[in-house]
Amino acid sequence: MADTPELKERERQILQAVVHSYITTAEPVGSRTVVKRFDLDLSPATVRNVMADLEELGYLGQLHTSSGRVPTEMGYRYYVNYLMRVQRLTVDERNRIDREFKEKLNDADEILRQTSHLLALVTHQAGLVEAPAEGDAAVQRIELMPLRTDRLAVLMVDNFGRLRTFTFDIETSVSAVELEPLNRFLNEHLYGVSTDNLAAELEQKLRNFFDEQRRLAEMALSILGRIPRNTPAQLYLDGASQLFDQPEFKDISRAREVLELFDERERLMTLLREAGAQSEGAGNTVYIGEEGSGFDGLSVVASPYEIDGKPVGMIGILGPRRMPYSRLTAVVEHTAELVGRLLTRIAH
Amino acid sequence: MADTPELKERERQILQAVVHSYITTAEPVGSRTVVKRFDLDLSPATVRNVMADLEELGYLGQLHTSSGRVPTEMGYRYYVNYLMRVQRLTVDERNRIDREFKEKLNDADEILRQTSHLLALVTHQAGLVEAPAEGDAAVQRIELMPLRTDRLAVLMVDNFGRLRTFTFDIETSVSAVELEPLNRFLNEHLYGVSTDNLAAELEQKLRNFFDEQRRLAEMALSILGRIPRNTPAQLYLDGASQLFDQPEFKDISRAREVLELFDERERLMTLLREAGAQSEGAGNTVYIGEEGSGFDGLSVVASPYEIDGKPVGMIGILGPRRMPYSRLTAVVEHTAELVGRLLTRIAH
DNA sequence: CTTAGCACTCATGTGCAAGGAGTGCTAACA
DNA sequence: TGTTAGCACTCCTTGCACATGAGTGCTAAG
Repeated sequence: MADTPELKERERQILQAVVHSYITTAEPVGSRTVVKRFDLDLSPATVRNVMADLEELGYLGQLHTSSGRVPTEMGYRYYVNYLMRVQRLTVDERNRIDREFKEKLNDADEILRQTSHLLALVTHQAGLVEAPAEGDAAVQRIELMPLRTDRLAVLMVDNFGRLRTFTFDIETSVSAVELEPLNRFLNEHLYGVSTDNLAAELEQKLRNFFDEQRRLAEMALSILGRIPRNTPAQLYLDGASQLFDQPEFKDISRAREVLELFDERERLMTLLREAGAQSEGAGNTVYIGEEGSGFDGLSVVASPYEIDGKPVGMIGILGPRRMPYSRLTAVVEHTAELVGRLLTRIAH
Repeated sequence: MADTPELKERERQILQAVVHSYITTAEPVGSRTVVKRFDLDLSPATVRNVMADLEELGYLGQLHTSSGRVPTEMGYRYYVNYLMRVQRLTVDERNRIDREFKEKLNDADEILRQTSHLLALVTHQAGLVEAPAEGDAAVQRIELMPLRTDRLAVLMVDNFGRLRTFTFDIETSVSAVELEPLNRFLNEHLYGVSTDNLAAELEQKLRNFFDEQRRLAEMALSILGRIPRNTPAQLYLDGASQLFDQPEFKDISRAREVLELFDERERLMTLLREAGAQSEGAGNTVYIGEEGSGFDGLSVVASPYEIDGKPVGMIGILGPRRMPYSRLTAVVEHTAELVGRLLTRIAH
């Protein structure tokens, strides 16, 4: 994080211009282009000198002598950290996003899925949404239910309004009537318990209360213990096809790399989290894939969203390093806020 | 379906050779190649004559004069209909597939998802699995459950072992105890009813029996009526990245087309069904995308799978027209059979 | 009917020259 | 001392000519 912002004003100006121009055109930018597009009151020659300095400092690079300059990874970093002015959302964008969230706000899972889709459409990048982690969820209602004589369903609702179901085979059959007192008990005692340590919590309580109903108690224990714990937090991903509009993916091999990355949910997860870690509470954050990290050439713009004032997950977008950060940060931030509000309302 | 198989034996032989060679190498195949690779007892010149005939008949084409021949859409059709010998599965393939299905056979949805993944891996094409349609499903158990005072969850289990949940807002609150008799009633009377006409069926029965519990009855009606009906049958899709190994997608624009197609579930659905329609009960079927249909250049190998002897959906793979049909039909067929057996077992 | 021979086509690759974008450097200028 | 104009230089790109090679179509002989 200790990029020194120690550039002279003019250097900053020109770095900004180069990054800006390259982001919009994807073409290496030359000295003439800079003075024309941003009508600076300088001559191309002067700009050239500055650009040479910036190159030596590591902020710019060129593909070959006598091609225009291109921002380096470090150049982008400087840009997003010190140069970029976060743009306002256009009315269009805001309307579009808000409208999309007006409908069916029943189901938390649905909202998250929808969000990733929306992000992809609006930003033309891939949309990423991390669902609240299991550890942050608390049981709000739990219910065992016989499906057939040898099978049982468990339905769990957490405080984010998410429904989850599991089925389990059982050895000895139980009837719905038999389960009634057990369900009553479970709901009385497990309300608000983190879904992570359901079984542990239950074990304690169950032992004391259910001496007389040993059989049911044992069953409940064994079943709740088998609920997949530490399930990796879910990740919603959408918009792969959007990415391939970008010229950086014109050769299929790059495209395939990314497509394969999309199949590795855990890696994407750590990527999102890494982005989050860089925020240091600053809300919005940009992660620029480091060389050799496997994410080289890719960037993530991410923002945490909060339920009841507590950050529970990240939402963001993923795309080529050359992306319009100043516009996208605004979009992501706004969306994160909206999603947070929506989920908070649902959770009550 | 009235491709006339009216080709002379030698023509059939050479068409087969060309298709075969092109499928494996993706290179236009010349007359010399044919005699060498399949050591025919003919001279290249003879082969050339036959190939010229086949071209005139529309089975072969060439990119330019003096390039080798390439099968046309019609050529592929003839091949799969009359020439192709369905290969046996290799032991490796069979083992791999069977092994994959040995584990966690709890959850019907999970099995289907897994299947699409497996198909993609084994065939190096995209895997497609159509879930049983709503209309074919019958309620096996249904349960209303209060989540909070103003919200209700509905859990439905169908005869394929699938769990589905919905949540609904309600105006006046109900307690779990209040719902007990209603649930009992529902389960008694809705067992085996098709999920499609749940509400209709219910309406009849409910009116007679529940005069005294009008309020509950009304609620049940309104809620079950709001369960999304005719939800488009679900489609599981996996392995997009596999496709892009194929040289036909070396230019990104083709790749993007397919990627966009993957976002349009309904179109894929109709594609799978179309493939199925061509089967005429023959089990396995190959659909070769017609020119101008939007599926030009793509092929589907599909097979219906059965639960309790009744076909309920299709599974298949999608890839470029140039694919090793003879091997893939075997894989798809075997997998379909396996999935059917698995789901049948679960549904009991 | 089959085959050998041969001229022909066309994609691919290579070398070469011209054009153009953009740089680096130097010298003049404010 | 910083800025600018001028100019030589680099290197990519494009176009063109040419050779190569795979593969064809056609004709005439077996």
